[in-house]
Amino acid sequence: MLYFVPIFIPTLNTPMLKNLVIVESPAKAKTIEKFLGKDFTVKSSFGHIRDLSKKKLGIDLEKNYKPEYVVNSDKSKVVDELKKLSKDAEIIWLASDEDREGEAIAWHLSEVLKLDPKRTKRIVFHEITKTAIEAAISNPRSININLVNAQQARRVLDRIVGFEVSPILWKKVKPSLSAGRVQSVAVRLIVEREREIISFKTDNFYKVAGLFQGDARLKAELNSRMSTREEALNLLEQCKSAEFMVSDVTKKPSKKSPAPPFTTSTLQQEASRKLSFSVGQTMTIAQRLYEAGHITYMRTDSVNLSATALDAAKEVIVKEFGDKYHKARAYKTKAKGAQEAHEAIRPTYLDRQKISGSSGEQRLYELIWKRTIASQMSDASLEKTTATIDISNSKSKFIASGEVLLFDGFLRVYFESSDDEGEETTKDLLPPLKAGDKLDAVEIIATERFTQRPPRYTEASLVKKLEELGIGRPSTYAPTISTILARGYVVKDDRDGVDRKYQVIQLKKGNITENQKVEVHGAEKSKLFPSDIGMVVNDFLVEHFPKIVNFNFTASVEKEFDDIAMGNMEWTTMIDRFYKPFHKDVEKTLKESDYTKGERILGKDPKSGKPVLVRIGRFGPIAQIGESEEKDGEKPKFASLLKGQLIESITLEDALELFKLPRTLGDYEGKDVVVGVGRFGPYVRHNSKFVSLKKTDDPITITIERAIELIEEGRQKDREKYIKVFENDPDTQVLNGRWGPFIKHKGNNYKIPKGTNAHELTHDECLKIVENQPATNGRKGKSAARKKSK
DNA sequence: CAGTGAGCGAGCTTCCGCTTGACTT
Repeated sequence: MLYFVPIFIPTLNTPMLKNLVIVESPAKAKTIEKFLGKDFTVKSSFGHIRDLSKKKLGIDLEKNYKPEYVVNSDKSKVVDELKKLSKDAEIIWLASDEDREGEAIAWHLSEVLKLDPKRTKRIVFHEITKTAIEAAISNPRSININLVNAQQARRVLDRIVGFEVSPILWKKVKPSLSAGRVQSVAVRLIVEREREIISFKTDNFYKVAGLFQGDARLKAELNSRMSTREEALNLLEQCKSAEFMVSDVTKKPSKKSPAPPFTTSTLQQEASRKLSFSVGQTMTIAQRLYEAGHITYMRTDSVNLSATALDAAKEVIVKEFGDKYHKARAYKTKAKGAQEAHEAIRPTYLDRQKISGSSGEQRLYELIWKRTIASQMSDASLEKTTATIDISNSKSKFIASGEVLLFDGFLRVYFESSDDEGEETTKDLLPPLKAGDKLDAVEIIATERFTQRPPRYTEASLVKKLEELGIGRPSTYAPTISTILARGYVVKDDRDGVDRKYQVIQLKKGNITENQKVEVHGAEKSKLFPSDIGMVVNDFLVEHFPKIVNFNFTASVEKEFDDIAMGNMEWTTMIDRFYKPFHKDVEKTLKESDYTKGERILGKDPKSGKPVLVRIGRFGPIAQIGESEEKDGEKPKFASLLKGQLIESITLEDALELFKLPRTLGDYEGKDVVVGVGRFGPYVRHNSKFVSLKKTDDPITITIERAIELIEEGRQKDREKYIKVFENDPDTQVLNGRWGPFIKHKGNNYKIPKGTNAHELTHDECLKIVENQPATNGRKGKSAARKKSK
């Protein structure tokens, strides 16, 4: 008998790996590796490693909605590496976030890497500290498949909505449009807000304020508004002969408490209000701070601070401001659908009040530091004083109010801004007063005021609203805004204010005088406006898919995802119940709805008597005189709408103005100066050269002087366009572009390496750069450009 | 910088959530 003795040959080329830990982010991997020691290798999956196919629906409707997952090409490298490492590892620790998406990442990893369940452990930790990670390691569990299924339901539902509704828009409205559970609601909010603004009727009223003299001077406001000018005049008339007496003085203590630490959405809001950052800017800067190790993770909906952070905050506050400024506080996350996988956004080291970096990084960091520290500080305490001043011959009363800050508390470092556009009334200390004091009226002024229309959304206030509705996630707020801007549903724009007259009635020394004053009102900066296409698409969706664009749709499906996560429902059952009626709506809409142009008839053209209408044309919104089907043999006339004009709200007069373009302004250097509106907006044409009008110019009202200014500006730019041309090689040039100098060679563009002076480039150096660099497309490579932007 | 959806027509576009670079005319 022969015995085979097994021989173990140690694999020399691949040293046995004891522990492989996989997390989502490389920055997180780096910090964790430090805590775990040499027996642990920590790698990152860079988020999800696979997804439904980009091109196809990727869901088998015949096989009970079976998802067809693919590893994206930009993830194959990561996946290959993890595969290799996991083969050699004794134990694989899946340490992605504890929420739905994190669980799915762990599951996809175990599927794709074909992990052996016996060697695979699922762990979660809530903060990145040695103790928390060690605790997690000693409490492993297995993958929670119910939670994974809730994620699959979420993913499949979003794919079905997006990929079945978008193509309807391509057919019925315009190619390349899109619809989705999140973006379509975001657009709806903006469209509906604009309609509220369009239909808003301003009301006027009179606010009455008095300046009184007792032992000292004080200001007071009338306790009621006067609704008409007559009423205001009457009151002032009465005040002429009235006596004023303090009837009551009340002092009341009050408190102010700090706001909770930052989440993604509150950081975006405050950075927008205090630093004027866009939502995208805030996230890019926060990402850099995170990668540099300055702050905790920036995509979170949690307001929780770790125990170590609380200790550190206390230490800083006590040291900097003293004991009585510290108050330990725990905050609860109230956002709908919050998943609390992370901490709030806070400085990693709270004893660092400032960091080095770009000015944006420094300012954002400081904001985060202040907010975090303030959240662990004492209340501010105030004393509010209210004095009532009676008018002897009227029931109305004047109210004077003042405020004293008794203890500043958290206000010492931070106060939260608000979105309110209304005028802030700063309250000061009142002079000493007591009931029975007689006062003289120095002057009493009634000022005409106006009711405020609802405000337009900023990027940040839209995020706030979406979060309140439970729509979208911290990782998607910024991309959602980019999407609705990219589709052209929404534009971010400024508006100049317009002059508004208002009446001021003054009573002084027994005389009543009346003045008219002018104020600028309605100016807007970086606000979100709906476009015509945004409004048309919104109306189309509201009509045919009311359920999808309902503000509560996400909240109601979230409930069902929770049921799935609890194991109370099969995910495919939930999807089936949604899909069956939804798909019927899809087919019905495809069959029955018309091509949508958003047409609106404004009236009749006084010259020809033909109807004037506005609608969406092939190249954007247009005004049209006459019917498209030529009854009298005459073709209709067309004119593009100007920026800021909406099909919804344009007047007949404004539309008729458009037909006056293009118009000749006059003569310059013996050639006509013509203003018109073309493919790229309003322009001035002179000597067959085109110059675009600036944002503040209006083609309807522009003067010849201004037009000449623009022509000269254009010439100046042309002169600066060419940095270098080479006599014997017309194919190679150094040009000045939007992003600085670049090399143009045979229709392609090439970047100039950093640190190179473009003005000193020789012909040979240019060709060298061209050779060593892949061409970025010039104007020809349209398809290549599209592919690159994925 | 013109045109203003059926003058012929292939093939393309699109979702939401996780994550970082690569790269922008």
